[in-house]
Amino acid sequence: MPELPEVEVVRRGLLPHTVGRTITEVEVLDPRIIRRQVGGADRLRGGLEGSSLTALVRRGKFLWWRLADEDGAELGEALMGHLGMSGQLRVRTPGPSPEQILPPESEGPAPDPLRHRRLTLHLDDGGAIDLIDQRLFGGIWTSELVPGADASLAGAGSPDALIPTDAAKIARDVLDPAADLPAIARRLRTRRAAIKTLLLSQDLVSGIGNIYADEALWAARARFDTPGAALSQRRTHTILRETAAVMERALQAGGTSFDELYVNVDGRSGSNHTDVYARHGMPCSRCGAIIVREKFMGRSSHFCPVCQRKPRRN
DNA sequence: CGGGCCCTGGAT
DNA sequence: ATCCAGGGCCCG
Repeated sequence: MPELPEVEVVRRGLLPHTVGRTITEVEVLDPRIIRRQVGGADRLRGGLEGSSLTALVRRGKFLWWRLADEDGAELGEALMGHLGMSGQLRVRTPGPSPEQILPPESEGPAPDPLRHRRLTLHLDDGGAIDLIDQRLFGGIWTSELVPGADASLAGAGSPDALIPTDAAKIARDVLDPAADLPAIARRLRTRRAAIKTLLLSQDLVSGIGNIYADEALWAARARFDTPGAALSQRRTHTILRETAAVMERALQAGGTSFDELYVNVDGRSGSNHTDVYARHGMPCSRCGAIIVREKFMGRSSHFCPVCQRKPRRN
């Protein structure tokens, strides 16, 4: 499940293959992947074919390409993408079409890496970007650029503060140099909801999903169900700093993958190290107690019942 | 602010 | 046949 580090790995992988290129054709194999597009697939195609990609930006788990027309003039909208939980953006270098690169019928059911291809951006160098998404929680669409809430860069890789409307309500993420972690901590502490719910709220702090929320809370020795308002400023700040540290480590390792659903633009997967996520029944690497999995808000939470405790009153 | 929904395929 | 995985949006 791609969260911030995985999306950043994808952004960095995509960068040299897309920025500076022009879209020659948008091939739509399954229109359901075109999510919030005004005007649907036709509008998406019309707006993109002939446009060039000038930058690739990420905020939280959202990615967007900045666009320019044939004359190099900046367009007023960006091409947005979100990987959902099973989305992949794969680079296809110039060469044979996907049908041709499939292995010849040998024995065994060779898994088709392009089986869930939903949309392809064909580029002027003969290469292409495939959007593959088994569960269709991801999407791609264009979104109007508007001024950001402040003058800082809109996200990683952004040339300026302009941000697509569909990302405008997404908070800065913990790896964003312009994110004010103490200020975010103060905001979290005004809320009575559980700290895990708050970490997953993309309008408070972005980029965190179920895996890194559990990992960060373990690193900070905090229980997922502790109300934000019950945490001290120091403790809340620590949770955010640990979130950043966990994500930074994952980024260095090339992202975290538990199955074949997350892969880099090359189709390679990252590491699969976690301290608590999906480790229920196994010993805590810090204190040896058995990791527990509990249903929380319709999702599973993994934690150490011994070294992650509710804080005493602040 | 919590629950339901979208969606598919692998596990049970 | 049913359950489970879950990001983000919409609803009450």
